[in-house]
Amino acid sequence: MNELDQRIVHALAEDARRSYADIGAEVGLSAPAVKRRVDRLRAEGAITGFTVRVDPAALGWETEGFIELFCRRNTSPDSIHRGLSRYPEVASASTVTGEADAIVQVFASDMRHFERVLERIAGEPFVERTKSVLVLSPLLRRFSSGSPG
Amino acid sequence: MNELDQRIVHALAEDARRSYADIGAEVGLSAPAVKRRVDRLRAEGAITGFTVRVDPAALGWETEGFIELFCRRNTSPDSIHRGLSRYPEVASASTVTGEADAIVQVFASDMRHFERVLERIAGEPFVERTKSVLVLSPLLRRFSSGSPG
DNA sequence: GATGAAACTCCATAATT
DNA sequence: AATTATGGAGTTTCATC
Repeated sequence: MNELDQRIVHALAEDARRSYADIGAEVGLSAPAVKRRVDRLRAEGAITGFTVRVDPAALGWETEGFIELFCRRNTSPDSIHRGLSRYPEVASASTVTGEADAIVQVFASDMRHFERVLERIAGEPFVERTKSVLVLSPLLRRFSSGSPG
Repeated sequence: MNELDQRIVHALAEDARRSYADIGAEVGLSAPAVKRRVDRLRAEGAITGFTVRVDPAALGWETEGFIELFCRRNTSPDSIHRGLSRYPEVASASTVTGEADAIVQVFASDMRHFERVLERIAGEPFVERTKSVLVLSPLLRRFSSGSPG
């Protein structure tokens, strides 16, 4: 991935529906040349897809928070993944170093909804206890990664 | 935002470069009808843009972590935002309830890079101390939100 | 190897019904 | 909201460097 590829990815990060001709004019390539590079980046896995950026608040998901998970001994990352993927409210989850075993980002419609999700997650068999914080202001959200699943 | 809008957003979330005709065929609308709804959702702020989904690892951003920020008294969310937006490594940042004042998500090329970023952020005038964890496995990443800034 | 030009197909978009 | 019409975009082909 060279500098030209990076500029193309950067352009797509700002507006994924921009035309290849438009991007080409910016980086100094023809439309087919841009498309070929995008196709290659997709094939290589550097680009995993294109998605829409939504405003959670505008969709009625006004309450956001992070839940730290303290799991039972011998809980595999895979079982955490399987347990959490059933919740549509879970936006992201990662196993982490430190005291907690995982950090889970949750979007809920309101506080009651958040509390309900928190209680259900805390009640999962692999979860021993949780510690959660609420987001006050989302200051910055820059890019998207990973798969849609 | 009714059920039809949600299905359109869902389709765009999976592939933001799909044609309106294609999406229309799925939800039972003509291409112009889909476009009108997308335009309206953008005007209303429910859709804030379209972006590319990248694989951080494929781009060489192999190291991910969360940094909790404990700020000086009277630090405004806006000054945190201004301070952090200069770091390309910062993917997201939010002010939160609890002991810490903000949670910052950082992508770095490797551990040395992460450490360098951490030290620079910890050295920001509004930062009193930090507490950080490293991501072991990203289990789930579901959707994108907010503005590119 | 990667590129640009051309050709062809399909899409986006505006106007009309 | 569907249909129609048109300018523009996506995509393939091919010649070129």
